[in-house]
Amino acid sequence: MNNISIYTEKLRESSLRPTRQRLKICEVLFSPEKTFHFTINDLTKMIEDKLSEKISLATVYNTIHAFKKKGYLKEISINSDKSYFDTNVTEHHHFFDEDTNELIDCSNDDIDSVNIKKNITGKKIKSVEVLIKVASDNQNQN
Amino acid sequence: MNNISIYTEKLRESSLRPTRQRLKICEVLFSPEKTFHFTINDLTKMIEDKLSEKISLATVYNTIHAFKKKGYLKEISINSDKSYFDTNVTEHHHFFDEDTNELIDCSNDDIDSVNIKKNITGKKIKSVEVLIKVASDNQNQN
DNA sequence: ATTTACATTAAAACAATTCTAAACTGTTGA
DNA sequence: TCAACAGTTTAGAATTGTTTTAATGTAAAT
Repeated sequence: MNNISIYTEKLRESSLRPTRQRLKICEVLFSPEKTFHFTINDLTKMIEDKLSEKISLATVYNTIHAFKKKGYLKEISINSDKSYFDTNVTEHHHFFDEDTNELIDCSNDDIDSVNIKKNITGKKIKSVEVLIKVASDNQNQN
Repeated sequence: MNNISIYTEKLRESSLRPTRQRLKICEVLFSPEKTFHFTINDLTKMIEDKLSEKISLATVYNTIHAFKKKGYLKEISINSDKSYFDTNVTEHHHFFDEDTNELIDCSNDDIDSVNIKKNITGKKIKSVEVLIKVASDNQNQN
């Protein structure tokens, strides 16, 4: 796994110093072949479990926010007690499984593109997100 | 304003006792001509300011959750530190103004209905929400 | 009236996130 | 190479939104 130089470069380009912690986070987030969804808690566990390296929560929060601002990550709009992030930064939508609290990518084949005919005066559209909440049939919705 | 009997009935039908507090909440939520969006904090302030009546936060939370479960209110999916509710329970979508943290209804004329072609096996679609985030042009998105 | 089940309340607990202040570490440039 | 600076990490405290708790209060049924 010698993506380290790539991550170092990536960080430098965004005027973020390539610290040990940030490189670890990059490794966990960006070396998997498939993109994935995570919470801050998930990510912290991944780092501490897989890489047996303790990392401060504050560092994870800081770094994730920096990455989000740089466009390396997207935050998904779900109202939940916690924030969900996505390493897939391309335009796409989501299913949210209320039984398991799991996010599932909605491929572009699964949904027609959303056509918005009007806009708010003086404002620019920053993002359009479709969230399809699903649950097993016998579940009470709310 | 004699909707009180209507609210009493509405509450009884949902096997919620028509208490003084719940009637106050109904008045604030359901007597305005136009539907609106609010947070728990907003609502508590509205009750305490407009009706000069102190109410426990826990009661507001309990009641709002009961109303949501009964379908008198909808919760809007935004990832924000707090929860947003809507007294408009019909199917519709939203703009979210990132400058002001304000929710704005998106009328059905403003957006084509979303067509979902696939579903998750064994799951039922509970809701489909489109959230269009907007901000003033010179704003940095995130 | 009395009982009972449901409601309200203030305060404590809780969970996610942000802040703080001190210690640490890349980077720059003498 | 090393000193110095600015940026970074850290543990813990603080903050914020929400839920729980346990005591007290109240509507409705007996």
